[in-house]
Amino acid sequence: MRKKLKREFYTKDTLTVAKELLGKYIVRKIGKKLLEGKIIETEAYIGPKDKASHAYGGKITKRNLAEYFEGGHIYIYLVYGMYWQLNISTSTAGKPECVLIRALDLGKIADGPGKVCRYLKLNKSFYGEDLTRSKRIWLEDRGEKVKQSQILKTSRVGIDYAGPYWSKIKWRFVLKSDKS
DNA sequence: GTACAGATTGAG
DNA sequence: TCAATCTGTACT
Repeated sequence: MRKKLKREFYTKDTLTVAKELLGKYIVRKIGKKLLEGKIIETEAYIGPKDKASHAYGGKITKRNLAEYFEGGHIYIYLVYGMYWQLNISTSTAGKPECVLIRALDLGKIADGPGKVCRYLKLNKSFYGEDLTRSKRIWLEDRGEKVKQSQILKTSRVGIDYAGPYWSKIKWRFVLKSDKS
């Protein structure tokens, strides 16, 4: 079963989308090859009220503009001058909410947002890409069931500067392997 | 125009 | 523990 995720999937509440993205597959077409990876870790960022978000306070910059797009668009940006972060905008247009893809299972484990983009060969040319229409990258539901008990909620990473409240909040979702 | 810090990673 | 290296922001 392969179902391309539609607009309705992305326009829901950001925390809901972040959880539901776990276990879905991201498909990247490079030439004639398909790279496919299961999403195993996500993080939610809810713009105006999230101090850790680039859109905190409702500010708009060249870099974070895609965060304001309607759900289903790619928000990709460079951190530390070296690493790309793959985000998917959520909610409706004008709301700076997004989900950061932190880890994928591509056969190999891409256990960090920088690695995810390196494996998928993503760069700025994907900025603002529409995942519901693009022919080079999209998401699929393969009917894999994800139980609530497999979803691990933890605090987010790398944002200690946002202060004790925002760095402690459990907006990071990890898919546990189904061995258990 | 200049200075500085960041949603990270890999090497030492 | 720290450097790599680009972009936006807050200064001069």
